[in-house]
Amino acid sequence: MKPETLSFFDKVYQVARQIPYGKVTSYGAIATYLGAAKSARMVGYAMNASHNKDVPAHRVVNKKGLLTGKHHFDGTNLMQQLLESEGVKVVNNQIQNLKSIYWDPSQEL
DNA sequence: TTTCTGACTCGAA
DNA sequence: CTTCGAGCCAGAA
Repeated sequence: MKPETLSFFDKVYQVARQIPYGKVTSYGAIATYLGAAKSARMVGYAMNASHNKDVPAHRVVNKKGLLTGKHHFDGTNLMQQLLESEGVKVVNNQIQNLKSIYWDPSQEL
């Protein structure tokens, strides 16, 4: 694949797809890995458009471990349930023990 | 074509 | 401690 032909969104999708089961990462981490540290918003926006793609958007949260995007899922707690079904503990829209399940692309890839 | 809005983050006041 | 502004890019109206 020619990176030049890939839009920012596509790159985000590729990275998001590599998030391991039971792990999570942040919008900013992905943006930084792609060389656009200030484009965290774009990552989130990309997730919004990732409904058709095979992208585990529920594994991407904000840097505080908050499920800021849960509102964009069908149910009110669908995102949380998806995470919990992967072994991720979520309380009050916030991921517990985030540090231990955090997956940083610039560190893992 | 222009305008607006967002699943973010950081730094400054 | 809290609040606010700026930077980034794509897609819809």
